[in-house]
Amino acid sequence: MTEDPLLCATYLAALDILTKSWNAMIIAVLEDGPLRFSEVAARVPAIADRMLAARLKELEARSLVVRRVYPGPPVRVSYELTPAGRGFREVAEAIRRWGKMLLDAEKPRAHPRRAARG
Amino acid sequence: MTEDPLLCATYLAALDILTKSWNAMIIAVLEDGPLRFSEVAARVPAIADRMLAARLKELEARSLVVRRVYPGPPVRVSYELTPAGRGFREVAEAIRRWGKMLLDAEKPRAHPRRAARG
DNA sequence: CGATGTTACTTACTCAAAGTTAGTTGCTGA
DNA sequence: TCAGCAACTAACTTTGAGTAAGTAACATCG
Repeated sequence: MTEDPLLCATYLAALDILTKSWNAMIIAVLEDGPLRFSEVAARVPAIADRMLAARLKELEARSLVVRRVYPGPPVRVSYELTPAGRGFREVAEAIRRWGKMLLDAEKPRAHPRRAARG
Repeated sequence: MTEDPLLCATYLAALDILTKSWNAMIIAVLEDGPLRFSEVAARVPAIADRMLAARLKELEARSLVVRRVYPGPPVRVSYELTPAGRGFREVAEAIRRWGKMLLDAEKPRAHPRRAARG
């Protein structure tokens, strides 16, 4: 129970969600509060309705988001993070910090002072 | 430059690596120090040589790992994390913490005191 | 000398996941 | 009646991941 190998079960469980396309984006855009289907679609750059519907369904099944229907008409559906979904925020922040490292490392031609020749 | 929207470029850059299958596992097992090809393969549960070779090549191209050849024979190849690769550690730890939340949330029938009937 | 083993890969093939386009339902307003 | 909106769903194509077997360079065994 106190063991914590690099590829422990909790790590793999989280990766199972995180490595599926769009999931990390969908959860991130919901961090600021509930959104409707079309609002998520508008905030997640190039996602297709088909993928968004599938992912939201999976995230709901895994208790990361809750789906609420407002009967309208027109019917509106809102998606909101559960506590487990909100817990992703720390992960997202760590990812953003690491992404900064990545971009910095990719282009080490940083400061335009003393340009390299050639 | 001080803006930091939920889906900022750094987040997407990191996700580009992180969401590809096996990457988060490969980088994690390298956290403890350099490993040879076959050692990585042995530590990452069910990965095929084909995938491992492809992923290591990509990670090398993105400057997350360095590849070193010891001419043997038999030739041995070692893979080690770069500083950017080592920076993933914080992400991995955040993922493990979140994974714990996920597993806890999935089975809320936790404490065996006052068992539910049925 | 030829057979077998080792390490770090390739190559060829198969199948599932993801992407693209179009269609559906129930209602509103022109 | 026709277009439009919201939240999907269905059919089809492309891409990515998985499986199995093969390769190169040498080393040892018999």
